[in-house]
Amino acid sequence: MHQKKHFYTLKATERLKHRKKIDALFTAGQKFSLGEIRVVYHTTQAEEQAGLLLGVGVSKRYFKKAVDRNLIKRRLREAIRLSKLDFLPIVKEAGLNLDLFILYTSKEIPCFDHCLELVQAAVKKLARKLKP
RNA sequence: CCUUCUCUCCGCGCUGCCGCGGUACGCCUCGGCGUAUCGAGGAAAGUCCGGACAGCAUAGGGCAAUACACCGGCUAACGGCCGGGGAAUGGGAAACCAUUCACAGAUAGUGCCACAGAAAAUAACUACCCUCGCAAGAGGGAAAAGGUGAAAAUGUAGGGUAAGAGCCUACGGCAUGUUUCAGUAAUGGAACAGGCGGGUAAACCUUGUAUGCUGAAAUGCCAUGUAUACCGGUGGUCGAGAGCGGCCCGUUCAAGAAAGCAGCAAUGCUUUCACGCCGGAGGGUAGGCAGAUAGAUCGCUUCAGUAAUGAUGCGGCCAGAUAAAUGGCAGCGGCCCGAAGCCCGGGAAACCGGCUACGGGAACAGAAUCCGGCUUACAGGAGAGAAGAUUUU
RNA sequence: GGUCCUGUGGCCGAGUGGUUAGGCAGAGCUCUGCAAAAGCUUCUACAGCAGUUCGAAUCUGCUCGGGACCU
Repeated sequence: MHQKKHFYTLKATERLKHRKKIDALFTAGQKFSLGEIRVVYHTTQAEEQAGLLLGVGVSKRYFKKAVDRNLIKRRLREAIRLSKLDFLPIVKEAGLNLDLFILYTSKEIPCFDHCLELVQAAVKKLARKLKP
């Protein structure tokens, strides 16, 4: 296998895309709120290789314009990309498949630093919960 | 030089690190890596119109529904654009100029026109005139006068008459018709004729024209998956067709006539026949490929045309995502606003202009099948044109 | 992505071109020893901008807001 040069990636295959999986995540998943974001996650035992599927969302109720929604989703994805390595090893150690969805639930557009803080705090909390 | 308006164009740039989507090539452990290259807009928006494309429907006619409406042209098409005509408004002494216009029909019919007013559409309350009557008043004539109102029955003058009236005449006004001239036409000029009984059609309507319905979540293929399922009345088989349905599986229905012709009715046509039937409630999949990105394409040249636009030639390839890519951080520069400084220029001065440390700001907004328009939003900048004001010469 | 409906005081709501009803709520007054109830008075409105019309909440166009449906 060729050695990966970079680990801070977030490709299309790492994103949560399937309607059924998303429905399952929202019906069966656990959730907690932290500041302006709400985290929904669901773990299953990995069969072949442990992995991670991610999704972000912003409600049309809070931001009417598509430009604002796109901006917030991009900032959240960027924050997840930069803090992914903090908890990916934990997931792999536990041998779990983790589906994760992050929703933004405020009416103000956050700056990037604030997004990073929120996501890192959420990741720490999530790591604590996953560690038995 | 300043202000305002109109039109056209642009709507931050560069560098570094990390990251995302498509395509091409290479590598291998076959789903990843590497390299190269491309990667939001003038409105991508609103979804207000028109098409392309796709599926279904399609015997003809009538009614209904919706939209449009001066003329000519452009266009794939349009409710769009261009040119012309007419009207209104504003400026002006006028010539004329600018802006706007949903700009067919009100003698085809119906409705409505509050309040005020005699009366709001075949108008008689007062005043006027005639007749009858002692009088009060009654009958008739007559739209010339009457404080209203958004709107009052074609204006002025004369004749005429009992009093009056387009009742008649002259000069006007308004629309209509005929002829003629100019123009492709709308229309405009002139002459003649007969007329003049308000407004409202973004009230119903009439006339003319156009429109089959549904929309890429359309549609085709592949994969996955379930049910040859269940309940009540009474049991089995076949069953064209129809209904349910996004699709599939399936399920339901029908007899002496039934069904269809997808807004409605009639005529007509088509299909089916073999005997007995009615109702209820459901299951699965929702993933991939195509559609789908080379086109009514873009840039430039030349030609035709007043123009919209069209044609010829040369060159180019310019997003294709799908819980939805084009981002994050940092630095430098440019732009705009404010400005200490008193540095520079002009000036007698007031002051004006320039420069700079520093501080602040950078709009509206994100493709979702694709095009042509319309409408709306938009910090700032550039160019062209028009109007106005001030100063200097 | 597409289709449709709707907007009248603080709230609910009537109003088919001619002075924007009514109820609840608020304020004041009367009544009462004080309150409640009742009565009277009052305040606050046609989402915005244009057009048609003598006149627009109503008709037409555009914009803004709210909601529903197809999936």
